[in-house]
Amino acid sequence: MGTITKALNLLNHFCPGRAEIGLTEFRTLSGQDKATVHRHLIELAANGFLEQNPVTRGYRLGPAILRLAAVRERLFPARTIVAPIVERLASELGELVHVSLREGLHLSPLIHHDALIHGTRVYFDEAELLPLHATASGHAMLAFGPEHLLPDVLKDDLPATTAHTITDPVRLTEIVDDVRVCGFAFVDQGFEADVSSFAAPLFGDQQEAIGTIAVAVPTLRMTDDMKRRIRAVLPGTAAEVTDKLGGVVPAHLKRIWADAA
Amino acid sequence: MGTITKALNLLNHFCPGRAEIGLTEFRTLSGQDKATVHRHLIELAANGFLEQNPVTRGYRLGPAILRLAAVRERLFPARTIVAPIVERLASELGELVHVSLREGLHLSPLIHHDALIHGTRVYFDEAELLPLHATASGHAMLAFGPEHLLPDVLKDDLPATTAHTITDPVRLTEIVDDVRVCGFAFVDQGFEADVSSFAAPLFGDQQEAIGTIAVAVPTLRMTDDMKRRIRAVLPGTAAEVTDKLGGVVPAHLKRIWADAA
DNA sequence: GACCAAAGGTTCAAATAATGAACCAATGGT
DNA sequence: ACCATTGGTTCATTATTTGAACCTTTGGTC
Repeated sequence: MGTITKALNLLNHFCPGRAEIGLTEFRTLSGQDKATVHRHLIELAANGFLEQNPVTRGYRLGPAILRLAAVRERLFPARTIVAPIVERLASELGELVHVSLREGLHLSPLIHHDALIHGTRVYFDEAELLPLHATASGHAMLAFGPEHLLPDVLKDDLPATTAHTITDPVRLTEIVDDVRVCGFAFVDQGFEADVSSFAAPLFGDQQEAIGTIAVAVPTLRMTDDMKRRIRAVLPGTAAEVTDKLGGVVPAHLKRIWADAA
Repeated sequence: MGTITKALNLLNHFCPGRAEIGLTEFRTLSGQDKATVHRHLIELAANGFLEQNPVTRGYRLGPAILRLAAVRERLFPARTIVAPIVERLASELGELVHVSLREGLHLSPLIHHDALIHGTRVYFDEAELLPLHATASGHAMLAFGPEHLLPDVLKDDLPATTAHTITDPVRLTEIVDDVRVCGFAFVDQGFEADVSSFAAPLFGDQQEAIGTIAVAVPTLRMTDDMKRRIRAVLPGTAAEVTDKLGGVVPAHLKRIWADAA
């Protein structure tokens, strides 16, 4: 692992509930030597990716990240483009909808929206990377993304986050094959207990999935009727998002989606 | 310069009009060896900070940046908090208002808003780092920020971006001293031609400025009346933003601002 | 207020990872 | 078919990163 990766990984330890991280905590979280961590922190801070709280001496995510995010959004306004579609689908279904983009062997949340009409809600954290093997989005990504993804994911053991998580390589391969045929993915409590999800792939200009759109529903509310409603609208919405992002849905998948409708 | 800094600096070459950068262009922009740049690009891409367009082979800013920005905004919702205040001031004055945070020896735009009621507008680019010596925001930062800032800025030659840019170290020191007395900074066409600005400091919990709020006006519209109007509201707004960010305005500056009103 | 523990931070020889000149491959224009 | 340009790779050399040990500061306790 290169120096750059080690340093950038430090940034991934922030999450809600861990807003500020000290040197010692970073050491335990990253498993690296204190001196190494310290120099990396200093260098990240010098570049504005972190900032140090002078009182607690803890480190926080810095302003450079916001600036770069603004640049990216300006150059490639994915969030802005996708937001209204996600909101529309969320209110149409009354459930949580999220769009994620692939980031290596994970999915990185781009945006999410919850209709907030129910008392129980799916907790969704835009800070958290989604694993490919445990989520509906991940299965959709594996099915329609670059070919090397599935073998890469299977290189390591698949960690289980619930009792339902798929951890068997053979089973995962079967499921992914199935997703290729169906044109969408369904996962029941694979990542979080009591949450079931549907997901469909989003494409770039290369006919390879670059991300996914998903609906996450508390398992209790995932009735047959709800499943039907989601299946009826998800492919069309995925195609719409792909189109708005300047991508192209592969012809064979277009056919699958049309046949299902 | 460490490896991390070299790699992160690659990200700073993106700007409106340069959405995608190829290997060779990166090499010329950064002045580093092609092999070095290439490995850095690969590693940044592996971490989601860049993504490669498979058609053009060019690199774009990646999704990890958006995710981290969402995390930061959630942990420390500066943008969200500041946005309504900036919008209010912008519409009140009918001119462009921006808030920036310090990022090393520069200021990093956090948010800006333009009332858009005039035909001529100040161009403001949230992608661009603002120099401390040439902008009103920078002068406010130098005056009320950490003590080491001014000497650090004066270590290198001060580049001029307009004919009005302050490049003389002695003159800059005088101006900064002056800003300390006034409680705000005024710069006429120091960074961009035909733009004049007022700026006031924003404070963290350590009585040291962490950023600035500024009003940028086309020089033609910067009449005495406009100056009076800005001076009348800027300190109060700066105090409000500081307060909302959980900071404290130093007592002596509070007095200066009160006396001016 | 003296003591202690824990966290932050620094040093320097040893080791590892970064470097860059040269080379290869692919693309596109003439 | 040729050449020019860009993207990408190799491998010996070099310089940067590394980490055990050490120092400093902070905060709590008796």
